[in-house]
Amino acid sequence: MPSITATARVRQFAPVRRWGVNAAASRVPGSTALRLPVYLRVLQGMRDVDRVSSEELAALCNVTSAQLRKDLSALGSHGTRGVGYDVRTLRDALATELGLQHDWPVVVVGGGNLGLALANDAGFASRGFRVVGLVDADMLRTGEPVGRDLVIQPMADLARIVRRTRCVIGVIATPPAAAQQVADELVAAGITGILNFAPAVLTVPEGVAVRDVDLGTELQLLAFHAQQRTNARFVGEGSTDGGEDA
Amino acid sequence: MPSITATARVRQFAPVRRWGVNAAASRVPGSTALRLPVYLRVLQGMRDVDRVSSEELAALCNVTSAQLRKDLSALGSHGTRGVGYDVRTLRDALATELGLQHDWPVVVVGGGNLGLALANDAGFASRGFRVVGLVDADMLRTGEPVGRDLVIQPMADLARIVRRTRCVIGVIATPPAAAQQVADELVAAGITGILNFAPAVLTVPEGVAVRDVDLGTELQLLAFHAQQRTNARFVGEGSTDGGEDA
DNA sequence: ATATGTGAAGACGTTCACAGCA
DNA sequence: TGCTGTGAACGTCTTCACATAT
Repeated sequence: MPSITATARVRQFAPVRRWGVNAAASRVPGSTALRLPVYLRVLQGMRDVDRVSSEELAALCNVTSAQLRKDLSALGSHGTRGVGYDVRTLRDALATELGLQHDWPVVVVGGGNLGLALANDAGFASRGFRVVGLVDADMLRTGEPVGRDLVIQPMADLARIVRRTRCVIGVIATPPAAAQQVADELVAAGITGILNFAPAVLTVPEGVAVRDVDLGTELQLLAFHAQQRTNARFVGEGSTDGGEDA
Repeated sequence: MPSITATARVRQFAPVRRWGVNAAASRVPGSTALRLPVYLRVLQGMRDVDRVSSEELAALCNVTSAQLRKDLSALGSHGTRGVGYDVRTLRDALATELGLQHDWPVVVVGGGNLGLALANDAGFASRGFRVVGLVDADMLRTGEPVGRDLVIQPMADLARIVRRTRCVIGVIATPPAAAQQVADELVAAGITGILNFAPAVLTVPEGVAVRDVDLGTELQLLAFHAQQRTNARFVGEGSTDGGEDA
């Protein structure tokens, strides 16, 4: 049961599916797409192995082998019956499907703790994503150096940066109150995908993808689960033991 | 040599559903639970308003009114037909459902950039989550002060901290290689919910919830979307214009 | 009159089980 | 024989449309 999403404010666009990947021409179902990065990551971690069965790979990814096979078959037949999958071939196919042959420039909005952390160490540089700009609304911070070769730039430069670098992915790491306006500016500048760390519901035009990452939400979901679990202990039929059941 | 054999982390637990909320006694469907934090957040942001219709609230949350009503009805009848929902009542009902009447202690493992950022500013303190411990594997850092009233503690103290504070939620902010072992230790200590920032697939016993938050994954999904979008422009039937459609 | 709450229908996602290929 | 690839069965989630309550 994957995924989380959200958004809104008076809806001025049509039906709006948040992550209705299939907006146009993808043969890959949305739910499958959500798992591809995991498969790729696991495959990248496999060294000294050149073949894997769906059973083995599925175990490493915590999915069923049937699901893995169905997911992979959506990208074409990259396996060999009776044998399994060639690790390198599969890895390449996944990387291609995800569009990772080339690097993706990314622009970050918000120079707070999170924004800075992202622009520096995080998994950005690691996997083909390059931060090409870091902007902040606080004029006083313009010019402040960040990491190796970045400098905080004013919001006014946002559109210019996006256009010059042909960047299509933006990260919002601002306070929630500013998030919607930033999203609007990113979209206006040509961004088609937004990674939103602000705890706010964003409304964007059809065709723009938004991935929400909110700590508060995640913790609340865990709290919910913990509470359910506790309740279950006093409700469940036959309070046999403290075990987990299978 | 083929196959994974020796490498594989043979799964020792049963089927394992990643976020099978309904493990035991919840009347709330899993997909609904995922949206509750959003509803709550939006309601908390509503001031100077004491009534709201499903239509209005749904627009603010970017869901359909039908979905909102169905979701809310899973928690009982908190609305009034012909009128709408009382904001305060609904807010309280949601907070109760999510288990937010009381604070939740949280333990953080990993004192890197992310771990420190989390322990300090992030949305933790804000919404009823209190960091009661921050442990790190690097012994040299033991004792290092963090924020107001935290100090980095050694891994060996993890179980003690969890038990003393009756903490059931843990955060993993370690390098991926250490994640599984940390998860095992957390589970052994009594944790039932894990927020995992490490790009690794965790295997946990049935009944323990894991929420993965991985930057790389999110960016890859956005890249995938961007690529699909680009492809669509050259594939879509009748390349009429560059617009988004309604 | 108006907006909630909910069965029923439909869309979507997962699992099963086996046909097909190496 | 062994494992992939996939139609068909099954289950879950969403949407529809209206009965129901104020």
